[in-house]
Amino acid sequence: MTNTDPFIATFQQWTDIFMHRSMRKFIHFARESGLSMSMIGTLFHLNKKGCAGVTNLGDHLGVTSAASSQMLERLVQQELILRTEDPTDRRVKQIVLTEKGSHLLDEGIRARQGWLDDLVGILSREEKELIKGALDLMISKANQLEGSIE
Amino acid sequence: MTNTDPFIATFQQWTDIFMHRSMRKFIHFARESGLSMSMIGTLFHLNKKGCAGVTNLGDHLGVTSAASSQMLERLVQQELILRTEDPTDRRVKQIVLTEKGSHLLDEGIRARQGWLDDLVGILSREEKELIKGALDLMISKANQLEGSIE
DNA sequence: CTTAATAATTAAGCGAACTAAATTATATAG
DNA sequence: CTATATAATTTAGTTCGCTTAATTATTAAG
Repeated sequence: MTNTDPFIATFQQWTDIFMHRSMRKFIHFARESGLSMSMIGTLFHLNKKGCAGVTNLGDHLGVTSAASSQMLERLVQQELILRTEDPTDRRVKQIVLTEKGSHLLDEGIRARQGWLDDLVGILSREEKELIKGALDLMISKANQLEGSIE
Repeated sequence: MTNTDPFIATFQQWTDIFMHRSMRKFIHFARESGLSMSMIGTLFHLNKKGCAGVTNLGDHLGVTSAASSQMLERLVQQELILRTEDPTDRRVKQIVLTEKGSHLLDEGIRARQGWLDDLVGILSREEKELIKGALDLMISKANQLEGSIE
Protein backbone atom coordinates (compact mmCIF):
# COMPACT_ATOMS: atom_id res chain seq x y z
CA MET A 1 0.00 0.00 0.00
CA THR A 2 1.09 3.56 0.67
CA ASN A 3 2.62 2.62 4.03
CA THR A 4 6.17 1.52 3.53
CA ASP A 5 7.09 1.82 7.22
CA PRO A 6 7.47 -1.77 8.49
CA PHE A 7 6.56 -0.67 12.00
CA ILE A 8 3.19 0.63 10.89
CA ALA A 9 2.62 -2.43 8.74
CA THR A 10 3.26 -4.69 11.71
CA PHE A 11 1.06 -2.57 13.92
CA GLN A 12 -1.81 -2.81 11.48
CA GLN A 13 -1.34 -6.53 11.17
CA TRP A 14 -1.59 -6.89 14.92
CA THR A 15 -4.60 -4.59 15.02
CA ASP A 16 -6.35 -6.79 12.47
CA ILE A 17 -5.80 -9.90 14.54
CA PHE A 18 -6.69 -8.19 17.77
CA MET A 19 -9.91 -6.70 16.40
CA HIS A 20 -10.95 -9.95 14.83
CA ARG A 21 -10.37 -12.02 17.91
CA SER A 22 -11.30 -9.61 20.56
CA MET A 23 -14.22 -7.62 19.18
CA ARG A 24 -16.33 -10.56 18.09
CA LYS A 25 -16.88 -11.80 21.61
CA PHE A 26 -17.40 -8.31 22.92
CA ILE A 27 -20.06 -7.49 20.34
CA HIS A 28 -21.78 -10.76 21.11
CA PHE A 29 -21.74 -9.86 24.76
CA ALA A 30 -23.21 -6.43 24.06
CA ARG A 31 -26.03 -7.91 21.98
CA GLU A 32 -26.94 -10.40 24.66
CA SER A 33 -26.92 -7.70 27.30
CA GLY A 34 -29.28 -5.64 25.15
CA LEU A 35 -26.78 -2.80 24.91
CA SER A 36 -26.37 -0.62 21.84
CA MET A 37 -23.05 0.81 20.71
CA SER A 38 -24.10 4.17 22.12
CA MET A 39 -24.80 2.60 25.48
CA ILE A 40 -21.49 0.78 25.48
CA GLY A 41 -19.65 3.96 24.59
CA THR A 42 -21.45 5.82 27.33
CA LEU A 43 -20.67 3.22 29.97
CA PHE A 44 -17.00 3.25 29.00
CA HIS A 45 -16.91 7.00 29.04
CA LEU A 46 -18.50 7.13 32.48
CA ASN A 47 -16.10 4.49 33.69
CA LYS A 48 -13.22 6.69 32.63
CA LYS A 49 -14.56 10.11 33.60
CA GLY A 50 -16.61 9.12 36.60
CA CYS A 51 -19.40 11.60 35.98
CA ALA A 52 -20.95 13.58 33.12
CA GLY A 53 -24.02 15.52 32.02
CA VAL A 54 -26.66 14.53 29.48
CA THR A 55 -25.72 16.95 26.70
CA ASN A 56 -22.07 16.27 27.37
CA LEU A 57 -22.53 12.52 26.82
CA GLY A 58 -24.58 13.19 23.70
CA ASP A 59 -21.86 15.37 22.22
CA HIS A 60 -19.38 12.65 22.96
CA LEU A 61 -21.44 10.23 20.85
CA GLY A 62 -22.26 12.79 18.19
CA VAL A 63 -26.03 12.79 18.86
CA THR A 64 -28.51 15.38 20.13
CA SER A 65 -29.21 15.87 23.79
CA ALA A 66 -32.70 14.47 23.17
CA ALA A 67 -31.27 11.20 21.91
CA SER A 68 -28.84 11.12 24.79
CA SER A 69 -31.62 11.71 27.29
CA GLN A 70 -33.65 8.84 25.85
CA MET A 71 -30.75 6.43 25.85
CA LEU A 72 -29.82 7.37 29.41
CA GLU A 73 -33.41 6.77 30.47
CA ARG A 74 -33.07 3.20 29.24
CA LEU A 75 -29.80 2.79 31.13
CA VAL A 76 -31.48 4.12 34.27
CA GLN A 77 -34.28 1.58 33.85
CA GLN A 78 -31.68 -1.17 33.55
CA GLU A 79 -30.12 0.21 36.73
CA LEU A 80 -26.76 0.61 35.04
CA ILE A 81 -26.46 4.32 35.74
CA LEU A 82 -27.63 6.77 38.36
CA ARG A 83 -29.09 10.16 37.39
CA THR A 84 -29.07 12.87 40.03
CA GLU A 85 -29.40 16.62 40.13
CA ASP A 86 -26.29 18.75 40.16
CA PRO A 87 -26.62 20.75 43.41
CA THR A 88 -24.60 23.65 42.02
CA ASP A 89 -26.78 24.01 38.90
CA ARG A 90 -30.11 22.31 39.14
CA ARG A 91 -30.63 22.36 35.37
CA VAL A 92 -27.94 19.74 34.87
CA LYS A 93 -28.04 16.06 35.80
CA GLN A 94 -25.08 14.13 37.06
CA ILE A 95 -24.76 10.72 35.46
CA VAL A 96 -22.66 8.05 37.17
CA LEU A 97 -22.27 4.28 36.89
CA THR A 98 -24.05 2.12 39.43
CA GLU A 99 -22.37 -0.86 41.03
CA LYS A 100 -24.31 -3.01 38.60
CA GLY A 101 -23.19 -0.95 35.59
CA SER A 102 -19.61 -1.14 36.67
CA HIS A 103 -19.85 -4.90 37.07
CA LEU A 104 -21.44 -5.36 33.66
CA LEU A 105 -18.65 -3.39 32.07
CA ASP A 106 -16.03 -5.53 33.77
CA GLU A 107 -17.81 -8.61 32.54
CA GLY A 108 -17.77 -7.27 28.99
CA ILE A 109 -14.10 -6.48 29.17
CA ARG A 110 -13.42 -9.96 30.44
CA ALA A 111 -15.47 -11.43 27.57
CA ARG A 112 -13.47 -9.32 25.16
CA GLN A 113 -10.21 -10.60 26.43
CA GLY A 114 -11.04 -14.23 26.96
CA TRP A 115 -8.69 -15.26 24.21
CA LEU A 116 -5.95 -13.30 25.93
CA ASP A 117 -5.76 -16.07 28.50
CA ASP A 118 -5.07 -18.55 25.71
CA LEU A 119 -2.37 -16.27 24.37
CA VAL A 120 -0.76 -15.89 27.78
CA GLY A 121 -0.84 -19.66 28.09
CA ILE A 122 1.61 -20.20 25.25
CA LEU A 123 4.02 -17.42 26.18
CA SER A 124 7.18 -18.06 28.16
CA ARG A 125 8.10 -15.83 31.07
CA GLU A 126 10.73 -14.08 28.96
CA GLU A 127 8.28 -13.48 26.13
CA LYS A 128 5.72 -12.04 28.51
CA GLU A 129 8.33 -9.69 29.90
CA LEU A 130 9.37 -8.55 26.46
CA ILE A 131 5.81 -7.82 25.46
CA LYS A 132 4.94 -6.18 28.75
CA GLY A 133 7.94 -3.88 28.33
CA ALA A 134 6.78 -2.89 24.86
CA LEU A 135 3.21 -2.28 26.03
CA ASP A 136 4.37 -0.20 28.98
CA LEU A 137 6.45 1.88 26.61
CA MET A 138 3.50 2.45 24.29
CA ILE A 139 1.25 3.33 27.20
CA SER A 140 3.64 5.95 28.49
CA LYS A 141 4.16 7.38 25.01
CA ALA A 142 0.45 7.46 24.35
CA ASN A 143 -0.11 9.30 27.61
CA GLN A 144 2.51 11.76 26.50
CA LEU A 145 0.24 12.63 23.58
CA GLU A 146 -2.72 13.03 25.93
CA GLY A 147 -2.95 16.78 25.60
CA SER A 148 -3.97 16.69 21.96
CA ILE A 149 -7.27 14.87 22.54
CA GLU A 150 -9.58 15.53 25.43
CA MET B 1 -9.72 -6.53 40.44
CA THR B 2 -9.62 -10.26 40.10
CA ASN B 3 -6.67 -10.13 37.70
CA THR B 4 -3.47 -10.22 39.62
CA ASP B 5 -1.29 -11.06 36.61
CA PRO B 6 0.63 -7.86 35.82
CA PHE B 7 0.91 -8.88 32.18
CA ILE B 8 -2.84 -9.02 31.76
CA ALA B 9 -3.26 -5.79 33.69
CA THR B 10 -0.84 -4.05 31.37
CA PHE B 11 -2.49 -5.53 28.34
CA GLN B 12 -5.90 -4.27 29.44
CA GLN B 13 -4.50 -0.86 30.14
CA TRP B 14 -3.09 -0.69 26.63
CA THR B 15 -6.36 -1.97 25.17
CA ASP B 16 -8.23 0.81 26.95
CA ILE B 17 -6.00 3.47 25.47
CA PHE B 18 -6.00 1.90 22.05
CA MET B 19 -9.78 1.55 21.91
CA HIS B 20 -10.34 5.04 23.14
CA ARG B 21 -7.99 6.63 20.68
CA SER B 22 -8.50 4.46 17.73
CA MET B 23 -12.18 3.52 17.72
CA ARG B 24 -13.59 7.00 18.07
CA LYS B 25 -12.31 8.17 14.73
CA PHE B 26 -13.27 4.95 13.08
CA ILE B 27 -16.85 5.06 14.33
CA HIS B 28 -17.11 8.64 13.20
CA PHE B 29 -15.87 7.61 9.81
CA ALA B 30 -18.42 4.79 9.60
CA ARG B 31 -21.27 7.13 10.48
CA GLU B 32 -20.26 9.67 7.88
CA SER B 33 -19.96 6.95 5.27
CA GLY B 34 -23.47 5.78 6.13
CA LEU B 35 -22.20 2.34 7.11
CA SER B 36 -23.71 0.25 9.89
CA MET B 37 -21.69 -2.04 12.12
CA SER B 38 -22.93 -5.01 10.13
CA MET B 39 -21.76 -3.41 6.91
CA ILE B 40 -18.37 -2.64 8.38
CA GLY B 41 -18.01 -6.18 9.64
CA THR B 42 -18.99 -7.54 6.26
CA LEU B 43 -16.53 -5.35 4.38
CA PHE B 44 -13.74 -6.41 6.72
CA HIS B 45 -14.68 -10.04 6.38
CA LEU B 46 -14.70 -9.81 2.60
CA ASN B 47 -11.39 -8.02 2.68
CA LYS B 48 -9.93 -10.91 4.60
CA LYS B 49 -11.64 -13.84 2.88
CA GLY B 50 -11.97 -12.40 -0.60
CA CYS B 51 -15.33 -13.94 -1.37
CA ALA B 52 -18.36 -15.27 0.47
CA GLY B 53 -22.03 -16.21 0.10
CA VAL B 54 -25.07 -14.42 1.48
CA THR B 55 -26.01 -16.93 4.17
CA ASN B 56 -22.38 -17.35 5.07
CA LEU B 57 -21.97 -13.62 5.72
CA GLY B 58 -25.17 -13.56 7.73
CA ASP B 59 -23.98 -16.40 9.94
CA HIS B 60 -20.77 -14.54 10.49
CA LEU B 61 -22.72 -11.54 11.80
CA GLY B 62 -25.20 -13.64 13.73
CA VAL B 63 -28.22 -12.58 11.63
CA THR B 64 -30.61 -14.40 9.29
CA SER B 65 -29.90 -14.78 5.60
CA ALA B 66 -32.82 -12.44 4.94
CA ALA B 67 -31.18 -9.68 6.94
CA SER B 68 -27.89 -10.39 5.24
CA SER B 69 -29.50 -10.22 1.82
CA GLN B 70 -31.07 -6.85 2.59
CA MET B 71 -27.86 -5.37 3.93
CA LEU B 72 -25.90 -6.65 0.94
CA GLU B 73 -28.44 -5.06 -1.37
CA ARG B 74 -27.64 -1.72 0.20
CA LEU B 75 -23.92 -2.33 -0.24
CA VAL B 76 -24.51 -3.21 -3.88
CA GLN B 77 -26.41 0.04 -4.37
CA GLN B 78 -23.50 1.91 -2.83
CA GLU B 79 -21.25 0.03 -5.26
CA LEU B 80 -19.09 -1.25 -2.42
CA ILE B 81 -19.57 -4.92 -3.28
CA LEU B 82 -20.22 -7.01 -6.36
CA ARG B 83 -22.82 -9.78 -6.32
CA THR B 84 -22.50 -12.44 -9.00
CA GLU B 85 -23.80 -15.92 -9.54
CA ASP B 86 -21.66 -18.87 -8.56
CA PRO B 87 -21.21 -20.79 -11.83
CA THR B 88 -20.79 -24.12 -10.04
CA ASP B 89 -24.05 -23.73 -8.05
CA ARG B 90 -26.38 -21.15 -9.44
CA ARG B 91 -28.36 -20.93 -6.20
CA VAL B 92 -25.49 -19.18 -4.45
CA LYS B 93 -24.19 -15.66 -4.99
CA GLN B 94 -20.56 -14.72 -4.80
CA ILE B 95 -19.97 -11.51 -2.91
CA VAL B 96 -16.71 -9.63 -3.42
CA LEU B 97 -15.44 -6.12 -2.69
CA THR B 98 -15.39 -3.63 -5.52
CA GLU B 99 -12.45 -1.34 -6.06
CA LYS B 100 -14.52 1.38 -4.39
CA GLY B 101 -15.30 -0.83 -1.41
CA SER B 102 -11.69 -1.73 -0.96
CA HIS B 103 -10.67 1.91 -1.09
CA LEU B 104 -13.30 2.93 1.44
CA LEU B 105 -12.06 0.28 3.81
CA ASP B 106 -8.48 1.48 3.47
CA GLU B 107 -9.65 4.98 4.18
CA GLY B 108 -11.42 3.81 7.33
CA ILE B 109 -8.37 1.96 8.53
CA ARG B 110 -6.28 5.02 7.94
CA ALA B 111 -8.79 7.13 9.90
CA ARG B 112 -8.60 4.62 12.70
CA GLN B 113 -4.87 4.77 12.91
CA GLY B 114 -4.29 8.43 12.33
CA TRP B 115 -3.04 8.84 15.85
CA LEU B 116 -0.57 6.04 15.25
CA ASP B 117 1.45 8.43 13.14
CA ASP B 118 1.69 10.76 16.13
CA LEU B 119 2.81 7.86 18.28
CA VAL B 120 5.44 6.80 15.77
CA GLY B 121 6.65 10.38 15.70
CA ILE B 122 7.80 10.33 19.32
CA LEU B 123 9.44 6.89 19.25
CA SER B 124 13.15 6.42 18.74
CA ARG B 125 14.42 3.84 16.30
CA GLU B 126 15.35 1.51 19.16
CA GLU B 127 11.92 1.85 20.74
CA LYS B 128 10.22 1.10 17.45
CA GLU B 129 12.32 -2.01 17.07
CA LEU B 130 11.51 -3.18 20.56
CA ILE B 131 7.80 -2.72 20.01
CA LYS B 132 7.86 -4.24 16.54
CA GLY B 133 9.58 -7.31 17.98
CA ALA B 134 6.91 -7.68 20.63
CA LEU B 135 4.10 -7.26 18.10
CA ASP B 136 5.66 -9.78 15.72
CA LEU B 137 5.89 -12.23 18.59
CA MET B 138 2.23 -11.74 19.50
CA ILE B 139 1.19 -12.08 15.87
CA SER B 140 2.97 -15.38 15.49
CA LYS B 141 1.60 -16.67 18.78
CA ALA B 142 -1.89 -15.58 17.90
CA ASN B 143 -1.62 -17.37 14.57
CA GLN B 144 -0.53 -20.44 16.48
CA LEU B 145 -3.93 -20.39 18.17
CA GLU B 146 -5.64 -20.03 14.81
CA GLY B 147 -7.11 -23.52 14.77
CA SER B 148 -9.43 -22.86 17.68
CA ILE B 149 -11.47 -20.17 15.92
CA GLU B 150 -12.45 -20.31 12.28
C1' DC C 1 -39.93 -37.29 -13.28
C1' DT C 2 -41.00 -36.24 -8.52
C1' DT C 3 -39.78 -34.89 -4.01
C1' DA C 4 -37.07 -32.79 -0.80
C1' DA C 5 -33.35 -29.71 0.43
C1' DT C 6 -30.79 -25.46 -0.10
C1' DA C 7 -29.72 -20.38 -1.37
C1' DA C 8 -31.38 -16.10 -2.03
C1' DT C 9 -34.93 -12.88 -2.15
C1' DT C 10 -39.30 -10.46 -1.08
C1' DA C 11 -43.02 -8.88 1.97
C1' DA C 12 -44.94 -7.32 6.18
C1' DG C 13 -44.21 -5.74 10.46
C1' DC C 14 -41.70 -4.57 14.81
C1' DG C 15 -38.67 -2.21 18.00
C1' DA C 16 -34.61 0.72 18.50
C1' DA C 17 -32.29 5.03 17.79
C1' DC C 18 -32.39 9.04 15.86
C1' DT C 19 -34.21 14.01 14.72
C1' DA C 20 -36.77 18.48 15.12
C1' DA C 21 -39.72 21.06 17.75
C1' DA C 22 -42.13 22.16 21.88
C1' DT C 23 -42.00 22.24 26.94
C1' DT C 24 -40.30 22.79 31.67
C1' DA C 25 -37.14 24.37 34.93
C1' DT C 26 -33.27 26.96 36.24
C1' DA C 27 -29.66 30.41 35.80
C1' DT C 28 -27.67 34.74 34.15
C1' DA C 29 -27.50 39.51 32.21
C1' DG C 30 -29.53 43.92 31.67
C1' DC D 1 -38.12 42.25 37.49
C1' DT D 2 -37.61 40.96 32.67
C1' DA D 3 -35.03 38.99 28.86
C1' DT D 4 -32.42 35.59 27.28
C1' DA D 5 -29.81 31.50 27.51
C1' DT D 6 -29.03 26.84 28.92
C1' DA D 7 -30.07 21.79 30.41
C1' DA D 8 -33.02 18.22 30.22
C1' DT D 9 -37.12 16.17 28.78
C1' DT D 10 -41.31 14.97 26.06
C1' DT D 11 -43.68 14.29 21.76
C1' DA D 12 -44.33 12.96 17.12
C1' DG D 13 -42.54 11.08 13.30
C1' DT D 14 -38.76 8.91 10.43
C1' DT D 15 -35.43 5.48 9.22
C1' DC D 16 -32.82 1.38 9.95
C1' DG D 17 -31.87 -3.34 10.94
C1' DC D 18 -33.87 -7.03 12.22
C1' DT D 19 -37.40 -11.02 12.31
C1' DT D 20 -40.72 -14.57 10.44
C1' DA D 21 -43.07 -16.38 6.65
C1' DA D 22 -43.77 -16.88 1.89
C1' DT D 23 -41.68 -17.14 -2.77
C1' DT D 24 -38.46 -18.31 -6.52
C1' DA D 25 -34.76 -20.79 -8.46
C1' DT D 26 -31.66 -24.45 -8.44
C1' DT D 27 -29.68 -28.80 -7.02
C1' DA D 28 -29.72 -33.55 -5.31
C1' DA D 29 -31.93 -37.93 -4.16
C1' DG D 30 -35.38 -41.46 -4.85
